[in-house]
Amino acid sequence: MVEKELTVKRFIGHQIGITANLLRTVFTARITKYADNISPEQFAVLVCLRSGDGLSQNAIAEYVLKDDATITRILDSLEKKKLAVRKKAEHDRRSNLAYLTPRGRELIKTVFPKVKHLNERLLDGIEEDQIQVVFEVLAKLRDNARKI
Amino acid sequence: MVEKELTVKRFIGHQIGITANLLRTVFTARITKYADNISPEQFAVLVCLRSGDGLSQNAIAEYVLKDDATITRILDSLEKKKLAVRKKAEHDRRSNLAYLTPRGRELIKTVFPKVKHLNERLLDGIEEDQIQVVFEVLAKLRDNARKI
DNA sequence: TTCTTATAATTGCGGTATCAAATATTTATA
DNA sequence: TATAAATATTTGATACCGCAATTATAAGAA
Repeated sequence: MVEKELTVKRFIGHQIGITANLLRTVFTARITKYADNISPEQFAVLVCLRSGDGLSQNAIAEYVLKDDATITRILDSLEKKKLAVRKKAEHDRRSNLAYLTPRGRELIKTVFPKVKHLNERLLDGIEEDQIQVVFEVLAKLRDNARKI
Repeated sequence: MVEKELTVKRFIGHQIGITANLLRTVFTARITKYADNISPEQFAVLVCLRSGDGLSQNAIAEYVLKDDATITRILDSLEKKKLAVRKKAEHDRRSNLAYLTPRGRELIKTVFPKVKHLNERLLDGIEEDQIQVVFEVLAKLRDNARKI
């Protein structure tokens, strides 16, 4: 009898990591090229600016669960593409508030449905309750990770 | 009644991406510092070299589901740390075969149990059948992604 | 056997990730 | 008020990602 070997493939972190890379690649292939070269991360930031009220960078970071430094660089890219702008906050001059430009708002409007559609195709053939389990487990994993 | 807004948080790619980042960070905090600074990716490559027979770089790439170029660089790091070596294959001089060094084998022996333990702690409080669902859904997502 | 095509690995490019250190500005304390 | 501690952002370091183009070698076709 062959004993089931314990390989790296049985580690949850590895499985999630390679899946994340692949999904990022698909986004690039299907969305990026047709939308000002925006990455999924840039897209996520644009989406959370939609409310239009101006978000500080650390608010964005908290929302998309990324490092402040990462947001700095993503916002650099978005400003270079004229999709978003930073304005110094009057009440606290340490802080920047970020806004969509009209161009950014326009881009979101056309790209969002495509991303939604891509998301649906990725979930094709997966039951709704399975997806629910995945979302719960991912949240629990992050929870555990933060406690370790 | 407040309509449920469709935000980036409802996209599976985003959820998986941020979880992957966080798990990578935990690995770094708990393993990397005590093990020659190996990243989870470097660890994965070391593990797949354990059989000892010598694997070509594209075989490694296929196994860990990463780009050939990525394997080149990971192997560069591992060689620099003297954890693995490349030897030109005699039967095909385009190809390199990679092997663990004794140092690499030793490191795997001490680190593997720690990674296993970390994995178990991450899965704490998650039911076995839920984990099963996650593994299946991740595989299905990759499958869908490759078809899109 | 020469020419062409395929394959294995590498390198450059642009992007993302975190951490740690530096800068600027606020807020709290002595 | 002067000093100290906290906060927001930036920058540098280092690592990872995939794609596309390049180099070296091998295999197949004419």
